[in-house]
Amino acid sequence: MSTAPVTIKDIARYLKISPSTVSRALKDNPEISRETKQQVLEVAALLDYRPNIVARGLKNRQSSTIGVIIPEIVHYFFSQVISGIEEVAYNEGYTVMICQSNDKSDREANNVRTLLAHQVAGILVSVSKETAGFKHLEEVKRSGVPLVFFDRAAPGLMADQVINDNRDAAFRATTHLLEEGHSRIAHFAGPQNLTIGKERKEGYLLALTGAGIALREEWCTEADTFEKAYSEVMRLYQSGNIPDAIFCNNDLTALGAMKALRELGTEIPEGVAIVGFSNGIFSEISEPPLSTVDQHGYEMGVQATRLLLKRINSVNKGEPPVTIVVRGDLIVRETSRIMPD
Amino acid sequence: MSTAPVTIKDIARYLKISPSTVSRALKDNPEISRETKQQVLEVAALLDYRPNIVARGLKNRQSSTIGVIIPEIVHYFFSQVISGIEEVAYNEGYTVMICQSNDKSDREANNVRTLLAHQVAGILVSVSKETAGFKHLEEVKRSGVPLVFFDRAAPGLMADQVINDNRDAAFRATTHLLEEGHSRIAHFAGPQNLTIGKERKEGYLLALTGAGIALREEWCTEADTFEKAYSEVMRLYQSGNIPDAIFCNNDLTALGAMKALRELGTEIPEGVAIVGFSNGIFSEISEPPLSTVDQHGYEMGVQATRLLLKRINSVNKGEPPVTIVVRGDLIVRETSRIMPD
DNA sequence: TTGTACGCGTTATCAC
DNA sequence: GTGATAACGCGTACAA
Repeated sequence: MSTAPVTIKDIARYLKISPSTVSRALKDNPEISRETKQQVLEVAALLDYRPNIVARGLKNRQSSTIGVIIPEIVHYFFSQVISGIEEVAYNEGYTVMICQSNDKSDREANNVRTLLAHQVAGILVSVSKETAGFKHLEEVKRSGVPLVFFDRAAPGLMADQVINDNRDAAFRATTHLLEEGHSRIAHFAGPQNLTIGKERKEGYLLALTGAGIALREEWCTEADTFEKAYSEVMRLYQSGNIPDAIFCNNDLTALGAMKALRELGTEIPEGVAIVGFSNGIFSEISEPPLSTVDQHGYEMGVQATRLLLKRINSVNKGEPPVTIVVRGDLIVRETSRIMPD
Repeated sequence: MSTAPVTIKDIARYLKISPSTVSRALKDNPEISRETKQQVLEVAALLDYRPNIVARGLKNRQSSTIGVIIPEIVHYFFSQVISGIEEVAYNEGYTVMICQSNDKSDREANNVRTLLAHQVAGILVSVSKETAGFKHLEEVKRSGVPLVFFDRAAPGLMADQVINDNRDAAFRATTHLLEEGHSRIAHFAGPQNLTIGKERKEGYLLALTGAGIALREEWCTEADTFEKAYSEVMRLYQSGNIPDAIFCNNDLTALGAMKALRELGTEIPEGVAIVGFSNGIFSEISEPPLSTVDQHGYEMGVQATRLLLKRINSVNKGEPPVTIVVRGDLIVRETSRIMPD
């Protein structure tokens, strides 16, 4: 028994006035007499009227929802970003439509299509791991719908972006390990087709060469999951090539490595020091607490959304793409520093 | 330079035919000649036409988006649920509009208003901790928009819901602790104005009385955050009333307790055993790995969305509200079982 | 097989 | 001040 929603027409009929008058009264138009305005407001409340934003958007050729495409919501970092996005959007009267790509390129393309079909006012994207071609994203640009990347941008595609200073943060993290007296530093890297993975590795290499340390190939492998990190540590121990520190591409990787080390009876950080990346919830809680780089996900979401809204409102019409770099903060906890007793 | 989107009219003009013909051709209407259909499809592809779902929804008085209101996205459990919701919705051609209440009642009411204004086809809600009155939710029911609760329902409001068997799961968790030989079992409870908090406490009490153990008030306190659990353990140790096991309302609480115990030099589970609730990512990774109850968030999201879609499509029109109970699985890891060496 | 006319809910524009 | 009209993009009875 779904009751048909109350419309402006209903109010008009009720008061025996025209729909346009009602519309004006509701919009607080100064040309309306105080008493009709009063009446309209009362009847609106009485009938439980709700403006149909969809119809309004159709009429005004502008929508009040922004689309978001992320790899996976269940990642703490991304859920933080979404929180930031949601907050800004909410305060500006926008709603958020979220699509997950599950790190699949074709699904991402589908998401783009869906969001455009829904007439979103703008799109925020963090590209999937798999994404190589960017046809679907170029399509967004061509359609005229503002596009802002966050965290993971599409290289070569000119667009606003909010990213981390991955290279520098990785550099600082590695340097920190050097300063703590480590010299046999390994790196468990992320996928190298992803800019963030590449940049972090570069930062790592930069720090090593800066310290005059030559790269040992077997210490720099791709391992960006809990399981891979676990088996990678096991492999290193079997080969006898044991590092005295590991800089990991993310926190989960770090925890996988820690688990292996614990089972091998190696003390952390005395035997092997660890630094992760992301500052997930568990980094504070792990045993020992994990040193890591805080990416400020919430802040990134806020910045990205503000940037997007600027474009939507054409405040910066025609201006070239902006890149906002959010500095990652190295948080030194106990996996990388020998604490004095 | 936002190009105006290509519409059916544009295609019609291009082919010098009427918009209705184009509309029919795009919908694969059998009354259209094969060649015009062919032409329309070609031109549509050429001009990069995208159907305006919003306009279509307005015309058909039905939308293809469903609204979700959750306390906080950053909670692992909720992000899992959203993943499940998203998956089903996506496959059925729906998009998802997500609002966070931040556990605030007024914000939740706002979310309801927003979603209804956006003409969502249905709403999924997990009520905020703060919510006491349910006027805004009753409004949803009155509006005729289908409503399904997940995890946290509004007591007294007849509606479909997908919930956990909190009481039973808590009973089983506590019983497990009893079977492991513990008898001085404490409970760090959740807010008692929330059904889930109350039910879990009831399950705990049931298990105790079933075993002929009297409740000790000082062992059953409200502590549902990492910090509160930490200080609660400290308090218990100072008072000298030390339990030999703690059943916690959630995982974070469990980890807070574990941290305190570690600092106090108490072995887990030998000194004090721990069981949490939720099976968050860190429960597998904690040291030692945490025994907990898996709530199957993803599955709950899937079920809730299926239920909602049924209502939206009036498959079960007029049928009384359905309650789907998702059984929580006790996962015994190392914080509650003395492992043989 | 295709075109015409109208309506979905809203609002901008032009009348009065 | 207020009303009538048209239009946003789409779909569909009805007419041709």
